[in-house]
Amino acid sequence: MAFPKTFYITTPIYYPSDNLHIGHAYCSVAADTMARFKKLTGFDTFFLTGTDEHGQKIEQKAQAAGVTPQLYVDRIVAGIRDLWTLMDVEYDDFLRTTDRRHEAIVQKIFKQLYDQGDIYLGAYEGWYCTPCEAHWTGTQIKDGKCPDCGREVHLIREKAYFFRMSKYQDWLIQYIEEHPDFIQPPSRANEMLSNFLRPGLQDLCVSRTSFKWGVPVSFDPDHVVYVWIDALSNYITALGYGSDNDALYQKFWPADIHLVGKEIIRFHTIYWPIMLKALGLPLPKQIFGHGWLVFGGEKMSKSKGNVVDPVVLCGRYSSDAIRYYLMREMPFGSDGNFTNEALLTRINADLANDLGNLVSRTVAMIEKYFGAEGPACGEITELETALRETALSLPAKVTANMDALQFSLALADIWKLVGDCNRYIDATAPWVLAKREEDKARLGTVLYHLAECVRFVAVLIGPFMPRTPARVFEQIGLTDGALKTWDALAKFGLLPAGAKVQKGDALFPRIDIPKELEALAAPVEPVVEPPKADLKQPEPPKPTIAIDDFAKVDLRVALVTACEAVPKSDKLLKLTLSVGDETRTVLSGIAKNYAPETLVGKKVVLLYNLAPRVMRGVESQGMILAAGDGDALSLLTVERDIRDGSGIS
RNA sequence: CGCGGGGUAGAGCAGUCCGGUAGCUCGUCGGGCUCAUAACCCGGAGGUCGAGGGUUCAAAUCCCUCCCCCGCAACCA
Repeated sequence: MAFPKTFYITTPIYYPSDNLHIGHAYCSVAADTMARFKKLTGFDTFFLTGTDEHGQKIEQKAQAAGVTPQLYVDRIVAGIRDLWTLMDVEYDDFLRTTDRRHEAIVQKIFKQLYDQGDIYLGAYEGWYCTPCEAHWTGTQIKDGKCPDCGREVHLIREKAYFFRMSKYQDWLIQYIEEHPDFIQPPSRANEMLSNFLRPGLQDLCVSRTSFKWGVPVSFDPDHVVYVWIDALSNYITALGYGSDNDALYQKFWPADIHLVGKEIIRFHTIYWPIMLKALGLPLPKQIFGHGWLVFGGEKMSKSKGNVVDPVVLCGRYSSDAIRYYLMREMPFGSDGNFTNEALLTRINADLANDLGNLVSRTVAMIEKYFGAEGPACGEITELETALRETALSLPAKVTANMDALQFSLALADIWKLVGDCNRYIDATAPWVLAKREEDKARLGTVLYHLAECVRFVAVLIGPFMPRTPARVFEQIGLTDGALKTWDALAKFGLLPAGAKVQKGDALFPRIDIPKELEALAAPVEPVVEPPKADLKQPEPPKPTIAIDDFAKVDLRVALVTACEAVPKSDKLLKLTLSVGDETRTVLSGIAKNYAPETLVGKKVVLLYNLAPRVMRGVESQGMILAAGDGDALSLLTVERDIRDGSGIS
């Protein structure tokens, strides 16, 4: 038995600052289709996706939403996972950069690169627009003004760690030139070479001190690891690289394909290979930069209000139909135009009219002429020979196009058979054969060929449209699982006679396009996403108490003078509080919601006369108050500057 | 001259590397068929291939110039 062939494919890890749009779905559907195809054709496959959750933008978004960054991303990520479920994106692992398994290895990698001298401490200089809270480079600013808002920018300077990119640039240029398949499509390789590599690489800033929401640099806690090392390394941390169990890494690395959008191809074809080289690891076999879905010729963006929500589309039509459109409409690699009209036209023309109707008429005729019992195949003519040749040639053609990531052409190949079947019906005119008893055998042969071709098509479209094959098999009465496999496409005529066919619902009902266009154009009521915690029952009321009962409670204002995480606890923070003349140590289960250093200087509400309690070996002398909504927590503070130690009533 | 992609029938695209009757899908017009989801099949109309110049027997394709659109332009996922 040969060692099974492996295949490892990844999507980018998406940035959960907002819900995803159809462009993200495009990339994930492509990766999923590829993974399914490889599984179908006998590969031991691993498909990784995930989310890149750190960074200033999320920190700010969370703050604006009044929640912790973790809670903020938790909500978005839950939505992303739901989307993938909805669209049948079946990943083998979903990595979040906030996963402990990831953060630990990122710190290790960063340290190693520092220890071996690839990373050094330097200073970052750049322009900053305070109102926009945006960083700009010298070439980006216009006449000393912010290119976004036109207001003044000012120069900022902060310490930062840098990666010595330049050291590896000649090596990388040579590598890219000697491995023409490494960057696909080839135009992207040219772009990287002539735009960035040949002019000379600048060292890359790999840490930040201006925000806290990131993986701390283990040996310099003022810094967090900036996006590059944090995000890119996900492709190996997910496999357990550097951990106690790196079996998956051993099995699947190097990746076969990193599928990425063209906007991040530079990171994947320059920074990532150099990081790997510095770590002494093999490079991925291929980085494929796909194009963008533009909406009516314009880049999709929130500000333009032209973002297409895949959830809405999947709700109105089937996810299989959306997947088909995404993979069929544009050549993979270049930009493609997304329009509602094109989507609906595709669904009607290709899915309803060509494929759906082919299955429908085939099954209907078998029901009508053979009492729903699949006929046997008799003598064949050149018509059947041609049809068989087309069908049998498909697996190789589809494989070739899939290996080149030409999803659109692969589907075009399959639809050639669908079209041939429809023409075959016209040429053989089964309804005429049905009129004469002596043509019954011929009629059977024709219908047999149609059913068998439908079997081929159903198997072939599986990676693209995971839900449709089962519905087709049911209609043509195919129950033998062995005939639903890729290997079963090596021979024509495996479909047994006597199968019980059964006409079901239309596979893809025709759409009333003008009506649907109107519905899709209607302004979608912004769905206010109810925070998950709101779904919980409100706190039940407690029994009424007298004022005397409340008087027993001694609440005081306390100033946080120091704060640190409690070792071996993922929830507890140890706070040092100043309460008037007194200093107290209090533990609080807020570590998931607050970073320790952000609390120093805050005035909080302390339950002063609570009996002390030892937790994790530390005595907690009181309790600080926080409002809680599910996982969301907010510390209570005092609105004005009141001296610490003051009483609260 | 910063880099890259693009400008081909009403719409969306292929063809351009390796010059040789301009192709596909949708739409449109006409015909056929009636098994089928008013679906299927056949045929027609519709293009000075962004503009100009050059090379060639021959240019959408090679060379030069220009115009227009889009993306990127390094620490921005």
